[in-house]
Amino acid sequence: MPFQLTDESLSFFIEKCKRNKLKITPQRIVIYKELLKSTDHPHAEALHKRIKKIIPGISLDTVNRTLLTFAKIGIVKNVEGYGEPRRYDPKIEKHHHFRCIECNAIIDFEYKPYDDIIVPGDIQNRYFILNRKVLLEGYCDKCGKKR
Amino acid sequence: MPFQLTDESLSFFIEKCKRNKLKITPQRIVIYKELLKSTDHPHAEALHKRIKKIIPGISLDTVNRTLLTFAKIGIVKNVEGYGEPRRYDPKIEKHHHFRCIECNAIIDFEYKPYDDIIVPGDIQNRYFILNRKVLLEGYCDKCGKKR
DNA sequence: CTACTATATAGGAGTTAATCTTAATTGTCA
DNA sequence: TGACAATTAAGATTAACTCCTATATAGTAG
Ligand SMILES: [Mn+2]
Ligand SMILES: [Mn+2]
Ligand SMILES: [Zn+2]
Ligand SMILES: [Zn+2]
Repeated sequence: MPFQLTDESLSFFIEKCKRNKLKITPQRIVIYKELLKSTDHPHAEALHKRIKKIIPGISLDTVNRTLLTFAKIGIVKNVEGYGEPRRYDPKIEKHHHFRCIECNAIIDFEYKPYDDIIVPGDIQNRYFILNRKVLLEGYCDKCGKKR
Repeated sequence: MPFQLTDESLSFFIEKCKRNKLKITPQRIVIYKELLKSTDHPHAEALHKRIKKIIPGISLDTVNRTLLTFAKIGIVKNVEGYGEPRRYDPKIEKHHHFRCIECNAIIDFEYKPYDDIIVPGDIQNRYFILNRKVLLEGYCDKCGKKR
């Protein structure tokens, strides 16, 4: 079946935009709809390519700007990964990270129970798992105080 | 106390380089030493700045290339984060990701036990935790088959 | 110790994805 | 229906990495 933006998703979108005083533009609607039907966690350029089939003249800048806006009001999320600038770690023993969402500090911690955290059966069966990492996010002590 | 590269770390480094047929150059030694004493998970440019105080003429390219090499032979690690290109997720409900280290595919899964995973006490006390994510990494079904 | 060769380096050009700038356009609301 | 603030397109700029190539050097064989 072809994808269909449900009334609920659309009204959720409009609701959220209004609450944040964002104008409902055709560009925003199409960007939201297009991301909503993506299951591959695309980046802006990939999405831009798809969206140009619907609004040929849309600019890459608009897609980038709009996705940032959407993330800010919480209707889309950023995905953790290994993009640039790449950050390096000299600590090769098993450990985990806390990351401050304000200053982007990444702080090591060790916690044995995380190291061999149980993997759901269906994931275990379909994929070949090499690493298990827990990523905790929030405010570091410095940034937490300032608020 | 000032940082001191222990004999063990140095012989570990030399051992690993030799096993991988990498020449022991002054640049490589200094890059390794400098990353080893960093606890902030630096990116290449930051490290380059620090290293220029020791080898003023060293090029950024060498730092980048060398860090990649080190990661390949497993003496340093890449850190997960939110660098560019940023990837977006329309799914805002709590969920977790499997990531293929070969093709970089990111695949959703839901697993309740991960959602409220217990946070170590000292982390809980020092930082204000907002999110807890589990990141599983390995080979996806496609890339696993090819090997 | 010296010479040889494959590997590594410096420096600059090229690339990618994002961000900024500016002028034109368009939702929203009075 | 207008006025105006918000949004957009297009192109310039930037940040960080990657490629290119001539030069330098670590490892090693003699
Ligand atoms: Mn670490
Ligand atoms: Mn997801
Ligand atoms: Zn912080
Ligand atoms: Zn894969």
